[in-house]
Amino acid sequence: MAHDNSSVKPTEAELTLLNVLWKMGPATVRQIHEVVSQTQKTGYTTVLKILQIMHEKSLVIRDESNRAHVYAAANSQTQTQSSLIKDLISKAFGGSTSKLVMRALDESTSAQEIDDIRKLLNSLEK
Amino acid sequence: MAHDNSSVKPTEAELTLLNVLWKMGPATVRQIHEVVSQTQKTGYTTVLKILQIMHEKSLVIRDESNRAHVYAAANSQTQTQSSLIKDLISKAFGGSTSKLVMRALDESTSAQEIDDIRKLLNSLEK
DNA sequence: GCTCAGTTACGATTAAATTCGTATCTAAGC
DNA sequence: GCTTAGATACGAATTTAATCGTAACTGAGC
Repeated sequence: MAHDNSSVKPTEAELTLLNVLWKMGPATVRQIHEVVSQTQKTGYTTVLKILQIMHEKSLVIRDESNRAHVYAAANSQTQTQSSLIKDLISKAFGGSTSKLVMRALDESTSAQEIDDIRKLLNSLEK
Repeated sequence: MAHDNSSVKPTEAELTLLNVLWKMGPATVRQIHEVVSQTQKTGYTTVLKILQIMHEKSLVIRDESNRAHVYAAANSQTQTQSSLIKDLISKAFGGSTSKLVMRALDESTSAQEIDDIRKLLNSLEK
């Protein structure tokens, strides 16, 4: 239970790379770096190193059969998002999901978003 | 704008102390430590040091007129919660509030919570 | 005024996150 | 088989967070 990777919270830099992997699917360091470097000035070996650390933590899996290793997220985006939310709820909202939800929603929420959430609430009730 | 304390994100240990301050109101190091030590084995000077750092960061204000300084949260719990949520939304949900909300809500959400959220949605629409 | 219990201040240590330079390795093409 | 472009591995430096021991200070009570 304590050794399950799903309990490991990715750091900020790690989450950046995971976002790329969830969007692109399995990718090499070079591919990941190309995407990341469009918005950040991060060196190639920095991306490599972070991926290696993530591999040690089992946040990613990798295929070493080719010279350029192919990395993939070990957990789904949905799982990770849920885990991050749970963490925030416990640390900043006294464990109350509805408090977080109500704090998240504000006057800038669009009519479309409100509608989507209503539908979800309806489906949860059944 | 960049020097505004509202943009400073409290660390985990700092958030723990802020939670105490929001609950108790202004308090001395000793009072804060007494509460914290009930659930954690944290030393007195550790709490003191963190509060001093938070003061430097303007996360707390303090009244030094008595020998035992009295600390208080610089920002409201609501402001801080909103800021933490915004941060998570931008880093893990592609900026979409509704994606976060929909991920937060699940089958464990109680009927009461669902009802509360519905009421909030209604009030937002007006 | 002295003492000392209770403070704050300071500095050192440890651990984790982030960064990246350099060394080493490897396989594809000649 | 040699070369070399391009890849991984390694290790060091920097920064931040967290922890706490010890020094220094202070004011209340004698």
